[in-house]
This record gives sequence, structure tokens and C-alpha cells, in this order.
Amino acid sequence: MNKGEIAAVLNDIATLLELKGENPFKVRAYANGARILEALPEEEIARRVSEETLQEVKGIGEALAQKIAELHTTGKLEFFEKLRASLPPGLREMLEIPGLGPKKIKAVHEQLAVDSIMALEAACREGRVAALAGFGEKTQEKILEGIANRKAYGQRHLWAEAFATAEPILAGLRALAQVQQAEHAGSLRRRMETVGDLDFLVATEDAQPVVDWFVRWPEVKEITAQGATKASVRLQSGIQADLRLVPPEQFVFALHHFTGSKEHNVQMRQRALARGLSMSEWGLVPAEGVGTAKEKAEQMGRRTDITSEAELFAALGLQEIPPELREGLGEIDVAEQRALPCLVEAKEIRGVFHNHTTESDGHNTLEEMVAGAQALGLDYLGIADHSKSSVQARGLDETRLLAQVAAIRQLNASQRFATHVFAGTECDILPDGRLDFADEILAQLDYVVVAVHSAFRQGREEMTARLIRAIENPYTTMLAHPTGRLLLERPGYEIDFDRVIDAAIAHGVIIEINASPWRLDLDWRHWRRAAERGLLCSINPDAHTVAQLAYFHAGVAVARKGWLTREQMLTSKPLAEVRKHFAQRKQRAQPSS
DNA sequence: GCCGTTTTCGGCCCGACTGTTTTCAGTCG
Repeated sequence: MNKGEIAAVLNDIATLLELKGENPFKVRAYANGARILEALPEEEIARRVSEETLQEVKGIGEALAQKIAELHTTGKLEFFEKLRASLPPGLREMLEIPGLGPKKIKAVHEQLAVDSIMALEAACREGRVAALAGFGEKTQEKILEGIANRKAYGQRHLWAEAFATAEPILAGLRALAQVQQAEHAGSLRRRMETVGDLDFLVATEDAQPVVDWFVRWPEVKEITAQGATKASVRLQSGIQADLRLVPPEQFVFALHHFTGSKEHNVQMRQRALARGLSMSEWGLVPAEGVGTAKEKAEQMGRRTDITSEAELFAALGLQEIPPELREGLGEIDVAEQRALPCLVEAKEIRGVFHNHTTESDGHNTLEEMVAGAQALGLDYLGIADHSKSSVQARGLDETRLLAQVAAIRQLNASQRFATHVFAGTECDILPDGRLDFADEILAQLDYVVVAVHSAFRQGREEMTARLIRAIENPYTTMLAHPTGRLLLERPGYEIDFDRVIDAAIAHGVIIEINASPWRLDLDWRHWRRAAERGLLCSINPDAHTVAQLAYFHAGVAVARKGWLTREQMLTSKPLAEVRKHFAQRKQRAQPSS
């Protein structure tokens, strides 16, 4: 089994143990194990399994090491099979209903023989759930509501859509006279590829007018909660938005708390405790003495000298950790060493590659796209329309491609635009790994993007070999959307990431962050380690319209989550360096000429 | 199940909210 599959099993075990009412810390140990495994390179897992050194990884002990090794070598785990067989499969999805946790699920299962959401809905309608000890009318109603909402609103939302929805709300909050500070928090602030809801945090001495403004926002469809310190609404798009209001002196602690992630917060609090401090959304206070952290924080009141997140991290001996890195994946250790990377910023992006025009399936002409890139202040723009095999996208054959190259050369020569245009192609990788164009055609382009658009159903081995063969072509400049995933729609095809990344590094091929909000592929989870090993990144919006050129912002978010710096990106290099990079690649591809 | 500069057992992050009970358990983030 590969690490993704093993991690999935560990997560399943955590869920099943939770349903069994097991020790919550044991449950967490399995879930942690899954996350830790995901962050390890495949080859390191293989090595540690064979050397029996998995246990040296922090968070993996004897039991997990043994189970991971068994899964890795045999693909099976008896412990898991037995556990899974001991519970009806319908119970786990009941965990997705808000207000229902393992204890309550256990109760309805044991006392009412409920083993699925359907059976639970029926039991609620017959009033049998309300009759149980510890349940009541309200709980029963809430469960029914939860089941109904799950169908309507159960899904997550693309980060870019959520961000676009949140921006005007945040701006509106900041413009209110009563608001001293406002930020978004949660996974939106951490730039996760999908978010569950929008979190807003406001510092104010006068909460009521702010709440009133928030619940009257034009896009609000329904108010689900409204109090003195918190309000929740459902927007037209189905996404939920939460507003929390705190006194100004508490803002920084609450901001850190509600930004998360949960795992990051747990580790931060452990660190605080090791230093005799107790940390919560209320403040950072001495752990000793009586009273809760909240009471102590209130006693300290405005005397706190921490007024920014940087100061909060500093109080725990840490470099400031940008929100994007707060995933509990080792950032605290690195911040302690003061060795966090200087993350790339949107303003450092000088150009973008992999964009389409009306020649294939784009909606704007070459000139319109260049004008759009110029308006964004980009120094260069890479055009890469589809190749002939992508018939569905009106892919260009050799004649049309060379005509487009000539048009681009002419446009550059005319100096109509300040933005330089690079002529390329998004060349199909055929099912056997060959490219859609012959070398002598590719040699006439500035750069070549290679991508899979057919035969998605190939197995992991075949797909990996296919990508590697394409990477080995001397004319290949960069690999596009390596897994072909569409977020919230379909998973990517399976590939051996380590082998593909190794091949790219060995052949000097760039891998893109496809910045289309539906793709964000290659995923941020791979980038930190890949870039450390020498992989160069290109942020490519895959724009099919002028407006989509701005997608590169979503790509920057992924790059930042992947710990990438400006130096690790082609697209933040000056035009002259990019030209040099392409020229050197071409020279290597045709050494004789 | 994991972990250790109070180490091999006994802890494990912290608080709010809700609904059910009358002092708290369960759930959530």
C-alpha cells in the first residue's frame, strides 16, 4: 500500500475507535499518525519500514509503526478488518450530522438498533429518539434538521469562491466606526484549497451595531444564530459565515485561536504549558494558581503587552509563523530554529505560463490576453494552447501552431505591449507517454507544457511511467496539472509522486502549480519537500479568459502553503532570466545545432 | 496510543455552547 492508502486506513481506525467510545487520546493518536504519514515522502516510509525505524518519527510509536509496516508490506491489517466488521457501516456517516457525536450515536445504535442515517431519520419522526435518556425534543429536532441540511449544505467550498465572497464582507466590517480591527480566520485565512465556512473576527467595544450590520448583509439568506458576541448566517451561495466579536485587548489571542489549525493550536498550547503558561483565545496567562485561563486573562485585563501575532509567537520563543504554515506539520520546530522560509508573495510574480486563446478553447484572443496581462502588471505571458489530440478543445495542429508562433513573434516585434509573450503549447501526453508533436515542431517554440488529457483510467504504474516518459523528452519545459484532479468533483489519477518529482528534478523539468481554483495541482502538501530536493515551480493560471489570469493569486496561496520562496519559482524571475532558462533548455535539447 | 530536562506511568489543550438536568455530559472548533 502507498502512504495515502495507509493514512486512509489509520483515519478509518480513528473514526471506528471513536464510535466504539475508545479513549479519545487513542483516537487522536491514530488521526495524528495519518497526518504525519501524509507529510512523509513515500521513499522515506519505504526505507523506514525496511529498516524498522518508523518509531523514530515523532508521533509514531510501537503500535502504529507495526501497523503501518504491516499495511505497507502486505496491504492488509487484521486489526482493522476485525474492527470494521464489528460496526455497521452506516454509523460513521452519522458523525457528519452536527450535534451527533460518538456517545449519542452509540446510544441510538444500542438502544434503538439504528444503524444508518435513514433509520435514524425514521426513529426521529416516530419520536423514539426524544424518549431516550440524555436526549429530548430539541435534540431530536436538531438531528432532523441536521439530516436535511446535510443534503443541502453539506459540502465544502472552493477557497477562491469563499475568498471572493468574504472580501467585501471584511471590507464592510473594517469600514464600520465601531470596528477597531477585523480579519478573517479559519481555513480561509490559512488558504486551504477548500473551506467549510467563513470566519470573521472583529475587535470592538460596541458589538451590537456590528452584529446588526452583519446579519443585514445583502447576501444573507438566513440567520442561524445572533447573540452579543457571535452571529452566524447562511449566505445565498449556501456557505455559512460566522462573526465573532471580542474586546480589542483579546483580539490577537482570538485571531490566533480561530485561525487554527486545531493541530497547530494543540501544539502551541503544549508548548505554552511547558513554559508554565496557559494559552487560550482569552490570552496567555500563568498556568499556576486557581481559576481558568479566561478568569486570569480578565484579571490581567489590558495589562497584556502582546498586541500582534508576532509578539504572541515571540512570547513562546518562536519566529512569527504565517497563517498558511499553521497546519501542525513541523512549523513550530522550524520557527524555534528561526529558520522559516521567506514565503513568496503575489507582488513578486512577474509573469505566468500555460494560458489559452480563442485558437483552442479560450474565450479571448491573443491580443486581449496580452492586454489583460499588461493590465495586471505582468512582465511576460506564456501562451500554451491545446495540441491536436485534444480535439474536444479545438487543439492546434502543426500548421495552426506555427502560424500562432509567427503571430506571437510579430506581436512582440511590434512593441504594442510592454508585456513580452512566450510562444508555447500545452502538448498532450499520449497514452504511451509520447508527445503529441514531433521534436522538430517543439524545437520552434519558446517552451513546452506537457499534460494528460486522455486515458485517465490508466493504473498508477502505467500513469507514472507515462508522465516520466514525457518528462524525459528533451523539449519538455514543464509538467501541467500532474494529477488532473478537480476539487469537490473528482480525485486525480494515481501517480507515484516521488518518482515523477525525482524525474522532473533529474531532467530539469518544472512542475506547475495549476492555479485554477478547481485544480490547485500539484497539491501544496508535496511542495515543501519537492522544492528542497531542487524542483522548480511555475505558477500557471491555465486561464481561458482574461479575467482568469488573476487566478495566479490562488496559485500563490498554494505556493505559500507549500513553504515556497521566490527563488524556487520560475514565475518570479525577471524576464531576462526566464529567457536564459528557456534558451539553455533548448540548447541542451539540440546540442549539435 | 504516545511520550518524557519533574520519564516507563499518568498524564494528554482549552473553553463555549447546548440541552438536559439541578451539577453536568456531550459536542464543537
